[in-house]
Amino acid sequence: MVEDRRLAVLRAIVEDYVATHEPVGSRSLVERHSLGVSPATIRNDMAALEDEGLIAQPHTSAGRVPTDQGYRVFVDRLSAVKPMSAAERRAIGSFLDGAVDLDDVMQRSVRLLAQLTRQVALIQYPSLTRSSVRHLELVGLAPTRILLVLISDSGRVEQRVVETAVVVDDDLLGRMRTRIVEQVNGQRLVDVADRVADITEQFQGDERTAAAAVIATLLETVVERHEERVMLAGTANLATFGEDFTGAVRPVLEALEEQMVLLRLLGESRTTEALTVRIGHENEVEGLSATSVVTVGYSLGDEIVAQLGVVGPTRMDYPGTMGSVRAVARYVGRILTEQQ
Amino acid sequence: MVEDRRLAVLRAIVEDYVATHEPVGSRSLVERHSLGVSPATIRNDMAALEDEGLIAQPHTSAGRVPTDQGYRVFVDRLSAVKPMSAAERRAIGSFLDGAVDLDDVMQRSVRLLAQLTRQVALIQYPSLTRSSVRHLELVGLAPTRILLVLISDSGRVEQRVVETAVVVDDDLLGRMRTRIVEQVNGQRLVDVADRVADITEQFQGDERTAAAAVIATLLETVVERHEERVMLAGTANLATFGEDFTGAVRPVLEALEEQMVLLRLLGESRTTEALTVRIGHENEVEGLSATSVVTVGYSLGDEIVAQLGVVGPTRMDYPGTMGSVRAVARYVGRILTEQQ
DNA sequence: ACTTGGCACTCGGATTCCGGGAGTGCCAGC
DNA sequence: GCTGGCACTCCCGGAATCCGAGTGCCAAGT
Repeated sequence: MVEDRRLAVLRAIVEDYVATHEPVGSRSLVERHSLGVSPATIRNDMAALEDEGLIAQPHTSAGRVPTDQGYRVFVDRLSAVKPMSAAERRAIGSFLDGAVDLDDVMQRSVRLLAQLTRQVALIQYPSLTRSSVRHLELVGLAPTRILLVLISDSGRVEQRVVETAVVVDDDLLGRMRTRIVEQVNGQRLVDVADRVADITEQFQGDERTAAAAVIATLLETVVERHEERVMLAGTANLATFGEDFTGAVRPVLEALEEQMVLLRLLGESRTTEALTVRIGHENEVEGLSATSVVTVGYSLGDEIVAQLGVVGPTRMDYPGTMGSVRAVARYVGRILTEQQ
Repeated sequence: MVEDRRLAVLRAIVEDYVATHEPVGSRSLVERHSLGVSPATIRNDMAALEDEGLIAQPHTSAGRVPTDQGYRVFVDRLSAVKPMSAAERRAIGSFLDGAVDLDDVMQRSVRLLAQLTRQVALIQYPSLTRSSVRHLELVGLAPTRILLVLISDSGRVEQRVVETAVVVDDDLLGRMRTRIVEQVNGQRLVDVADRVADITEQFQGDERTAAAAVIATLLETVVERHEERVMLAGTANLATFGEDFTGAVRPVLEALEEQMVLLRLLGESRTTEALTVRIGHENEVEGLSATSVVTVGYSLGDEIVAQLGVVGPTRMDYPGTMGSVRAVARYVGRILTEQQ
């Protein structure tokens, strides 16, 4: 089939371009791949592919370069995720196993991913809203000052200082703690608001004022501020992206430093486990239109709690990158689930 | 005095070079500064300065550029820290005041500093070893699994999971907690090891095994792993460092991603409050020999607990940078002390 | 209907070759 | 010790040139 060969040509172009970073011409294509036809034939195919918008030439009489659409077809139809070798998998496992707490897991994972892919890696902390309360503590710091500590089962710790208008003694503190804990322990964070709704009313007078302050802060912690954290690594790899790419480093770095952007990159679709690839302009973030983003969800227990992935030039090794991203996500999920 | 004028010339060269990023010649120097002498005279002074190793010419018959030593003299003898304007100070204050917890303070500060200086900013978390125990909690996760949570008065939270060989029930957990808490609460972390040394012996049989495990983990947390954390911001500014500097971005980024390097940059001299400037080769870190590092300690209460600072090209605006660094450090210290 | 070899053509990138100008060092005179 | 003058150096930018990889198209072959 002619159509088949055309796709084979596209695949070859993508592979060669990713490998060499140079526009690829018809001659070198037939030399490096056994396509069984002459350069002239390839040229015809190329013209067709160009008409379809899958490849383009930087200037007349230069080789061809895949377009974003070309990569899209490559990823969707022409490539398979490349699994990690056994050795690599072992390395990942042993590297991540040493982690002592959540921060450590996140940090190790993101660095590992950056190293594996030689790109910029990012990882989102497990979503607070999806996890439950492992422990809640109230500590008296001063007569009118309470430290509220909330630990979730994903390992995240949130702490907040509550200033109360009235003095709170140990006894009151203890009673508040008991009431709150019996309502929220083990509950999902999303349910906490409901569970503590009427606690305030169980206190009278001054005590109610204090309780209200504590509850308000608690609600703030679990509801209003379900701000997600993101960790980044491998920005040094940006410099490698390339010779030609150099000028574009700045906007990318800038975008990557903006937490909100990172979160958008990792995708609203927090619930999806699917390996997602967004290529070039498919990213709505300005300044990242020359980059691709590969993300996947990772799970804690049997629920997807957050995303991780990498950002790289559109001309990246998609199969390999996808393999690394998927592998790391699996290991992260496993580690987190074990440590739970 | 001739010597005085020479230094004035050096100052003028540094200022012009920092402003223009171009080698500065004798003519433009007399034009831009009122030195009251002719270009020829300046040339003589320049020759002398070059002999002293304070300036250099990139190539014969080009203008002069300050050497690391030249910057050194400039910083030590020719410049004063430039204080922030009232407006700037207000901006700093209001920006940092919104912080809700330690992470937030660190993050806001480092970003602010990056923005103020247009360079890469770094901040070290308050040293664990210098602070004391605000709260310690043991939470039973499973029959043989305990979560150890340690909160220091600087706001840092450390948590660790302890696996015990034997089952620990609520009663035992409570007794362990009481014993430990009464020994360590309010104590400095450095003293914790001594205080808990003989707690293990207060338990018998199986209980001792469990207690030993908990104490071991606790010690690990406070002693062995006084690993310091560092936060980074403004790497996008690296791209601005410059036209000529571009090629050097990679090693700098790499160095900056290595935590150990960051810590070395911030200086072992954790106890010093002094504004420190390390210029070019004065940094022992490889790959950063074309950069300068400006650091200063910040305090919590009346003790210096960590350092913060910026990394930039040797041709930076030293007075301004020093002013920003010092100002931010003061505000951070104030905020932390207030929130304590 | 495809494929293929041939061929003229295009155009970007590297190379070379000036010319201008900024800057220097030195010297003689004030 | 300062200054104007002067010869010299050498970087930088632009124009001109050349080279070659690559293309598109066509006519012929299967």
